[in-house]
Amino acid sequence: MDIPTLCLGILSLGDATGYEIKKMVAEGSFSFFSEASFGSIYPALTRLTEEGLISCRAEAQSKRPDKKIYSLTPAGRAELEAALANSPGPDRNRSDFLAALLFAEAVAPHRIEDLIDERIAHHGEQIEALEVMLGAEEGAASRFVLEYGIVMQKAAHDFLVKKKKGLIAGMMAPAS
Amino acid sequence: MDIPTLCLGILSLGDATGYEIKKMVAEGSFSFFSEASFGSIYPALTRLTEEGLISCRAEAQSKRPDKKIYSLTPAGRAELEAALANSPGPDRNRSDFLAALLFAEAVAPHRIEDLIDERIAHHGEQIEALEVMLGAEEGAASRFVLEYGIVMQKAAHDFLVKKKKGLIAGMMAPAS
DNA sequence: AATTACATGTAATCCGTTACATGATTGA
DNA sequence: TCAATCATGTAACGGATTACATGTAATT
Repeated sequence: MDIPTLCLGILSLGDATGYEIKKMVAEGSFSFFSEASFGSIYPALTRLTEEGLISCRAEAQSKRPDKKIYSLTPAGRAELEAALANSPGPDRNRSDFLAALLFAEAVAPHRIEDLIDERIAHHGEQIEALEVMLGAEEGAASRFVLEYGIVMQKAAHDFLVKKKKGLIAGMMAPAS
Repeated sequence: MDIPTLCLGILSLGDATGYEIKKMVAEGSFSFFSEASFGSIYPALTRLTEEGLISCRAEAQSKRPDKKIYSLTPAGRAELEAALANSPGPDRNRSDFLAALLFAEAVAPHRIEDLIDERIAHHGEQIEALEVMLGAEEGAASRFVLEYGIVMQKAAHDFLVKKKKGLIAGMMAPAS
């Protein structure tokens, strides 16, 4: 999903400014399956407005740039609908952690325990953060996505806790 | 993790050609946490050779380009070790499926059931493929990574199976 | 005193994919 | 006969990040 479509989708859930969209993808529940920076969001919003897929009303603010609040237009809604008619591509997961784990076996086996411990702690934090978000979320699909995230984080967390010792032992006795 | 480092890591597990590295990241157990195309792998290998981090021996073949088999040098091993000393960044998950689910609520709720059914089938296929790979894999870390993948795919699969009806019902009665 | 949050936008740059170029062999 | 596998490599292109540019206000 490209960034213009992502913006359309976010705006289908409610009006927002570019700044708010950035916050959603960087920190909100969107952050678990998408990314985007100002450098891609603002130009996308400008282009989408030119194309009539979204509309923009400016709200004056003293001593700050005007807030530009974007809304999905009927044309934009139709465009989003068309995009959703296609089956989504497969998930793309980049995990430096998994790569590091795999490569550490040959090159730095002493790192493995730390790598896993760090990751376990990380999943713990993520789970907490997601649970806080879930408490504040009301939409059925939004809650579903958040619950999905929690389940996945917990699965990873529990797997690492359960298998850590086995992995370390397995590497000490490599040719067993 | 950038592509040069990824190549270094793969070569730490054994010598390989550029073609083989591509196959590993596109189809092998690496495909679940990384991606790379010929257009990025071959130039990386060339550069790494110039820098002395890997070495290359050519194997002549009749009627085909020479096979260039790359090996990690001690300098390359040191470089990889240095890279692994840094904590890996967080996983980056791009999921058009989750995005589509979220956006479909507002714009195409009738699509949701299909979206989920497709995804359930997809996870089933992935689980089978991973289990086949696991049967052929012997390294402790490689098996660990594969098992991790299976656990995650199963978690997603089971979550979707269990929650599908609830989501659809929840959207029919939105303001409950 | 310094950093973060708010608020928008542009330009340079990087990284990587897609497509192109070449060509034999094997299996469906 | 057509597609896929094997095998390497380059160039054009696209998409997105990073850094830059500007400035206030609140928090630490």
